[in-house]
Amino acid sequence: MPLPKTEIPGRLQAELSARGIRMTQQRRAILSVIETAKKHLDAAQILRQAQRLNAAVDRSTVYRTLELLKRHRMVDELDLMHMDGEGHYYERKLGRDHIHIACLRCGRITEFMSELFDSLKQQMERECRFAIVVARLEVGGYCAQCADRQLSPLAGVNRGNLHDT
Amino acid sequence: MPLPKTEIPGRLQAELSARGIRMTQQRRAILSVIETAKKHLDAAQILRQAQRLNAAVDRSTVYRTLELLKRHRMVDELDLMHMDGEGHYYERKLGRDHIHIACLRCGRITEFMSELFDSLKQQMERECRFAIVVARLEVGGYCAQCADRQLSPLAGVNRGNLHDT
DNA sequence: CACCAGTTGCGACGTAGTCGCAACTTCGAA
DNA sequence: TTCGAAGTTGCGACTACGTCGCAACTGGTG
Repeated sequence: MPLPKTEIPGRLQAELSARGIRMTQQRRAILSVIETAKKHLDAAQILRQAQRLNAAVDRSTVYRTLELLKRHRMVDELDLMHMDGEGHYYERKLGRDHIHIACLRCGRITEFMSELFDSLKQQMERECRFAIVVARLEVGGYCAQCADRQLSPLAGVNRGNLHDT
Repeated sequence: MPLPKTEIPGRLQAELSARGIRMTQQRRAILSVIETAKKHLDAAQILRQAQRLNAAVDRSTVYRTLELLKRHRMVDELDLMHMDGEGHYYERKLGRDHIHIACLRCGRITEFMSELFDSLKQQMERECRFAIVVARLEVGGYCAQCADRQLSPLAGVNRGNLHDT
């Protein structure tokens, strides 16, 4: 559901090189992980997978590379409604922005694109005289399957809160 | 710019009581801070201000109370594009959802409401058969004043990154 | 093929948030 | 009005995520 679609392997590397950014063994490993990811990965997962390609990759290199990619708008940083801790997830930025819809019960992430979203961004640029660089729309709630089984909408936000009051 | 507008003091407390939730001195202090806030506050700021009302308030009580309010959908949790660290900001949830537009240069937050946003949410509910509980749209970019003075759009994302490559 | 700006690993650090537990408080019922 | 159970709190230790300074290393250009 998340990613590649129309991605050519090595594309990320090529884009960075084209911008005059030095390519290292470590970066190659990290970029390759991000490019071939089949789901949204957090920094720790990217680290672990990159180390399988190049054992020397360090935690701080992953964070520094993610910073670099964010600055160049080549990845988007997501929270996915903080369904699992406070960390961030990363995904290759390709073409049109999309919305992340997260089921608070089963954790499934659905990606959604909409003309309305594009129009809304245009409206903000126009009416607020604002130059949008990144727009992140995240939605939490219950998917069709989970909504049926849902007892009380108050239970289980962020998964697993039984006690209340 | 952010908050009160149509808020009656003590309303938050009344709403919690109405839901059968026990009211303590500490909670009263925290709720009062949130209700009367004139800007978006993070947990540390809420703690400091609440302690001025009741010195006994503890950090973990603030976090626990924020959890409670989130569960009951009485506050929204914001990231404000992580312009200043990784923490979260909180605001009283009132009526219609709004969008947070953050200038990456001057840090100003603008709140924006739009019919299109409402329609977009309806579209997601319909087309994805999804019951939306919370929707958070955050936008980063440059406000009119800052866009003029902007040298390179690459410089200064998250404020203050000079070195690149 | 040498040079040097840029990058890395390391380790120490900072900050946001969580948790278990014993003591305390709230509030409804008697 | 008092009592007691359920719920809440403070404390302190802890985890997770991310950052930073510095010395060593390396990519790619002249």
